[in-house]
Amino acid sequence: MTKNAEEQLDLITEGCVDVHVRGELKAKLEKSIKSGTPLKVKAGFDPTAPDLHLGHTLLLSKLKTFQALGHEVIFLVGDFTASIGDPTGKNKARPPLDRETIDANAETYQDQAFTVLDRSKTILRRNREWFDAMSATQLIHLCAKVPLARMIERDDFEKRIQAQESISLHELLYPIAQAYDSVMLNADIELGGTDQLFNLLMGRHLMKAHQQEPQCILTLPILEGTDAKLAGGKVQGAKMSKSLNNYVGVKESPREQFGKMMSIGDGLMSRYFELLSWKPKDEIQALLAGHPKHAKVALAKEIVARFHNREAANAAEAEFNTLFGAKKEAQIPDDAPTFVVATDLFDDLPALLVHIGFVKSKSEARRQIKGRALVVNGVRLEEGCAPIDAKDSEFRMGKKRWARVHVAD
RNA sequence: GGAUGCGUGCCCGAGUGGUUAAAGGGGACGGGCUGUAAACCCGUUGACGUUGGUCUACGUUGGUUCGAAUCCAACCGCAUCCA
Repeated sequence: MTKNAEEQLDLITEGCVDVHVRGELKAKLEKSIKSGTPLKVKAGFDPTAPDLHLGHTLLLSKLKTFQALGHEVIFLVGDFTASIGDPTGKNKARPPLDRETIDANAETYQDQAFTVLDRSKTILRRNREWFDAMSATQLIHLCAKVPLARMIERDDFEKRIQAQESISLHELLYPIAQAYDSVMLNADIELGGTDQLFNLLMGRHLMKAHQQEPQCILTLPILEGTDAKLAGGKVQGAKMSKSLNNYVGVKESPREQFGKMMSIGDGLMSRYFELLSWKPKDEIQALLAGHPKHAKVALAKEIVARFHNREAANAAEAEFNTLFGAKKEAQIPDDAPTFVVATDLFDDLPALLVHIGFVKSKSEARRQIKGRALVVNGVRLEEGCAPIDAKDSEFRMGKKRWARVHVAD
């Protein structure tokens, strides 16, 4: 730890939306330096979905900063809290997940988190460690420390109450559970998205109630999904999430990552650069001042290089250009799936399109063909045209669906 | 526990006995224009069948009727008020 408290504070709070409470945080840092004891930095991840995406990496990057400064990062897998379901930002209760799903998700979460975090410096904990052992009596005692008024003043709940939507009691327990994690870990600092502020503050409340020194809180921006738009000078859109299919996953292929990054709207560029790029500020400024497409390519390459490598990024760019660059009559990508089918399936075009995953039903297939969506071997199919007469064919539908089809004898 | 209201397609939301696979909007998908951008224009948006058409669908289950998303009953879910 070579940096002084002031320098650390700058690094730590850079890019954060809120800091609660700055003075306390500085005091903690000073004490830590003086005593040579690293601070305990907690961040919780609910394994509700199996894949991490760019949105999660904002938090991970910040944790990495703490690791670089020599602090102790606790990666808390919310395997108990996931079974409640975070009510944050929801307008209805989520169905609780079963344990098997949670366990499986937790596994992949951890693996994926270490694409950013330093595995050897990360402490992994799960909150079932203490919640499984908790008795009903203990739970009641815990709840006794939280006034109801405090719970229902919360935005999400207030809106739901006003909109006459239901709130289940277990949802009230979520912030309390998350806060109790902080008590059990005796955390110095907790990180979360801005939407987590309430839950994070509950941590401070409960820690005080347990005669602990309350944690400091840092909140990070929420990354909007790839489908966000610029409206009235502001970025508008739902947060990145797998369920909305507006995400870029850390484990996705270079081509997918590159393609998704290229398909974001221009209005989103500066926001994405600000939150995602690790390039120096002046370089970012220069890119944003230039042609938007060049900037977008630069960001797309940076992202692919981060989660794969530089060669993969270059290859993805090259492939992108051959696919979409000069003229539409593009080539099929190397990693397009290949199907081997029997002749009778091949002759039933709608069924074939379902089989290769282009569409969900034969009706949809017919509609798409009617709508001139299908290109086979570079030729756009018109309705009622002659059957395809080739053993090996390349199918394309729209901009994103490709397949090779080989007819078996 | 009592009273009242609500429950429509991916979402929002019209429809209150027949021409309703269900208006309109959003989203999504496809086409055009492009930079797999935005904006804009056009088309599609339950399944199966080459067409005629058939089946499934308006919380669930039954009923009334020649005919129901629409009327009735019970049930389930949500909400509001009362206790």
